[in-house]
Amino acid sequence: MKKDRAATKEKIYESFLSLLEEKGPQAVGINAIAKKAGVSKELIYRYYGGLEGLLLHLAKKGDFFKSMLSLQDREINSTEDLKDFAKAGTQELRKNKLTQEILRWQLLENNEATRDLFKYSNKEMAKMFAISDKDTSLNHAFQLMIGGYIYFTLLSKFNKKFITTDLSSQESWDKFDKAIEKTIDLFNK
Amino acid sequence: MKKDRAATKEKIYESFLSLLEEKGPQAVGINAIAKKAGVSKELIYRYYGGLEGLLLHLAKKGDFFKSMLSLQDREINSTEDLKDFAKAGTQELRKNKLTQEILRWQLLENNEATRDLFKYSNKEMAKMFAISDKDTSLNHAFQLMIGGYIYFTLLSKFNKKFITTDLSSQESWDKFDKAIEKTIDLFNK
DNA sequence: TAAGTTTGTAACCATGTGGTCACATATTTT
DNA sequence: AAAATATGTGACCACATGGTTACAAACTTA
Repeated sequence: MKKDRAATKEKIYESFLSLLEEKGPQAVGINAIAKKAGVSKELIYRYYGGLEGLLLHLAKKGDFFKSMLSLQDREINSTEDLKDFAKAGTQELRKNKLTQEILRWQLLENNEATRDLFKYSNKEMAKMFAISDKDTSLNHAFQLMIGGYIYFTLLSKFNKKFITTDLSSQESWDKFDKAIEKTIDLFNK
Repeated sequence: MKKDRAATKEKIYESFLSLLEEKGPQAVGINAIAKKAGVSKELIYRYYGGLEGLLLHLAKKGDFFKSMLSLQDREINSTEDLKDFAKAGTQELRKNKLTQEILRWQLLENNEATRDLFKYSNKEMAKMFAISDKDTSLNHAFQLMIGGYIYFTLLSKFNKKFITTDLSSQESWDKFDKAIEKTIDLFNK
């Protein structure tokens, strides 16, 4: 049998990530990760210090936001910039399943183990929002709509519809985007 | 020992409700309910047909929306009416922990057992939204903001803040309400 | 080659889960 | 009063959970 610590350590981490991404926070457990990685769970404790350490590792690497980091570089000078920024953000969120599951996780618990992960996650979110976070009257309306976008995105995993809105059709998401755009315009007139 | 089927049946249901309300969907299990009710779990199967039947019972009774039903009677003729309706709805949501936990549940799973409960829940939500669901340009913006309100409400259970917004202060929620009002106004000008 | 260390496994533990069972004790019916 | 039925209990089952332990196999050092 071949032995390669670095490789198995990585294998564990990857299994953890894909498990979270595919099946959500509830499915993430020591046994499940070990099984998926095809490895003894003892190694998870030895190499990461259990699930807690695994979460910490994720927090520090912060993979889940890497695709969103590009948005931070933007300069927001006009309402058009803000609209573009919002649109890019919502699109990115809809693509990034890992981010979605971490956001979902924040709705479920907040304990010793998850605290650092969420702290980091929130810090990244704050960086992004800093761009639009002038204390204008638009501020809270904007936050509400982004929150709504997050909500509907998470909801769409298990629900096809919200009221009359079909969450599985691209058209609906386009309408949401347009609604945000229009609201930004109205507030800036 | 005294025996009273109706009473113990009720005791089971109440334990189930308070458990859901206090500790959320994850804490709701046969063992936990039986323990809280101080009764053998066998009776849960015998009287309700297990957790599934218990959920069905909740769906049919629909207690969780009873406090919101009053909102349905309103007539929405002016933008002022719509604003009042929105405000009443958000306030009601923030008070009603049971509704919150059912909405949280919808973000976690959707299976054989929960399907009926969610179906009913959505029907009730739809009734309420029917009032404001003219297909105006405001429609999606309004949905987004209500969605955001739900999101922040659920988030506030475990998180004190979203970005810079303090979810534990009444002031923040007032600002959210004002943002909704203002958006309605802007769309109707 | 021999000894020591690292990497890995499988068995085990205590606990918790949903679910079923045989049985005991009330309460009704005959 | 006796028999039948309804109500309730605790033990039990198979399985899954997180966590630990003892040991084997590979690799490193001496």
